[in-house]
Amino acid sequence: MMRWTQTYIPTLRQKQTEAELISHQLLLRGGYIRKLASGIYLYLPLMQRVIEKFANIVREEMNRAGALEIHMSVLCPAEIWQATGRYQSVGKEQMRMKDRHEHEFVMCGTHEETVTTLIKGEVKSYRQLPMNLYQIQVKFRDEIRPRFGLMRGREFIMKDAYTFDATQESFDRSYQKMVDAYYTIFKRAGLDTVKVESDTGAMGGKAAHEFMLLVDTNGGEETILICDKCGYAANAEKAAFRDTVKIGKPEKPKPLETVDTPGAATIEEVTAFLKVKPHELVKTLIYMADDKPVATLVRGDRDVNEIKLKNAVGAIQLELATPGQIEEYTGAPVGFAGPVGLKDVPLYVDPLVTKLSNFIVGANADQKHIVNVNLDRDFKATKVIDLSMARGGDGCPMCNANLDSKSGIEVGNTFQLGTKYSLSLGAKFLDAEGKEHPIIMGSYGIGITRTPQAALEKYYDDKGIIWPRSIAPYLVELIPLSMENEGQVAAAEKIYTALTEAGIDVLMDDRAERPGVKFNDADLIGMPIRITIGDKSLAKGKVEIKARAEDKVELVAVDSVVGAVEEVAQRLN
RNA sequence: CGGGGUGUGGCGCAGUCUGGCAGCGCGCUUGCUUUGGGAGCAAGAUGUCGGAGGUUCAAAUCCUCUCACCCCGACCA
Repeated sequence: MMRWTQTYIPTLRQKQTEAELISHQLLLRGGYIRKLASGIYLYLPLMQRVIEKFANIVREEMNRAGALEIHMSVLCPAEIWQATGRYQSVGKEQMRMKDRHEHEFVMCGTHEETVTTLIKGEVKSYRQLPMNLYQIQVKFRDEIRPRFGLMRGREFIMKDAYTFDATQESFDRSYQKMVDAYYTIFKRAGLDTVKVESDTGAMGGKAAHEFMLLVDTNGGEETILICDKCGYAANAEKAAFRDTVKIGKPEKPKPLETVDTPGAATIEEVTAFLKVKPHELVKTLIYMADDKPVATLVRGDRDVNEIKLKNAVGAIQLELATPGQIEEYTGAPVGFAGPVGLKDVPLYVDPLVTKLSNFIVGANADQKHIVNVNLDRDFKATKVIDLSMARGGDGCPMCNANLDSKSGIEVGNTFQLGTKYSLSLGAKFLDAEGKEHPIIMGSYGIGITRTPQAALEKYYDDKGIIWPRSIAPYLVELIPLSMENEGQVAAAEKIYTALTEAGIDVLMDDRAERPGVKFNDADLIGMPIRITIGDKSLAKGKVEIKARAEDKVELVAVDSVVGAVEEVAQRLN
């Protein structure tokens, strides 16, 4: 199928300093990828095969689910993105350029605008629905900070599918079909995934899910919260929770008192100084939401969930205020902000704060806090809304068990878009009564280049990669130990031909290298099955077969290698 | 964008503080030996020291500007 000397597998012996993640390191060292620029990678022959294998699994399952493969341009006229408002909301992640006629285009990071434009005006009747269109294509997002190799590149390949339905019931079926297909796809790729609830982000729409690969390495880019008992699972940024912290019974409001807290700005310092628990304090953080200040109040032991806040204030850009801005709005340095007497800044209050009485806040004055503060008496909330980040150990919102915190990599997502795009771009259909409605849409992504790398965060050892067999570049690596030994070469050629004729992907290491080099490279690049041809066993008419994931070496007759490979493959992931 | 760091042969690095022949390991080429877990010996090739400007008899080294890349944060459809 392929000989090492005829292909290009530039393995590296030394660790590459640019790679932090084990998976990224392995792809570089194994000769799978090379970097062209920050966040832009070139796929070498082995990577190209991995991508093809995974893409084909995706393609087969999408087709099986009734989706139709199409291909859309990477470019899109800017005015279409202006029509949906995302030209504004997506911001700098979007690469923009002008053609020679000064007509502005965007480089698509996703294709809702394009696909909706495609079907609008052409899909006019409920009889043409439902429909599901997908493509496997390059995307470009000018990430603020590309990192982790293919995991957060600027250019990447994605499978994106879009569903179009006439009714909510029909949409629910279409959505479920995609969810089912996703489980099948990842399972076929050897990956166990968990479906979690997620925020819809700049996609907009009603609800969204992410498919996460759970990992133990530092490659986990997302924190997810899972309830073992009822199965509730959500991205931390989305997760609801039941607060289980014991707080005191409501007390009668006591008189306000300003106290000196020299040198105590952080929650830790203030609690130590005043000898109180973090949950008796209220933390006031000032954010800038599209250049306007907002104050958030959460209980001292909780962190602000910025996604929830962003959604609550409806901001496009949200960031913590700078020390200078904090001083401008509160009159005090960082660490002493509080709601009492804070002027011209809206106060977003977490519901957990409303259960507290006689709590402690910053005094908007240097080195001072106020005690015995009470909501409504001492300040009014602009809005009471959940702003707390859920964390491991919190109560499950659906049952009486507790949530577990895990680290995961997002490999797929599904969005219930509703009519956001069909309304703004005018994609409508006529129902049986001749009435006009906007099409109900969904959008579904799978990271084609990211998923294989994510898999490597799980499938490796100290020697290198251990591919799941369905996405390995080759199933078998065939190693004649010496290319100068005629017997070995003849046996290798015979086996090579037999495997190829049996339709098994095989890579033969025909380099004039020493055995140690071949073994080490084989372990590094990670083909699931290794066949070694050496004098010791060949004298008995046998060769060695070994799974990359196992230690055990079996001897098989040269003539029965095909059967043996199939047998070993059966039991591999 | 803010903070930190790195740019020296294909890869990994030393040299920079204190200016004075541009080095080491791996890889590469050739030859001989070796051949079941990254071989040995010998001979070789490979550098605008990221770029521009400046100081100096002399700059990888000092100064100014600039570019790229990496890490932390913001971001992540």
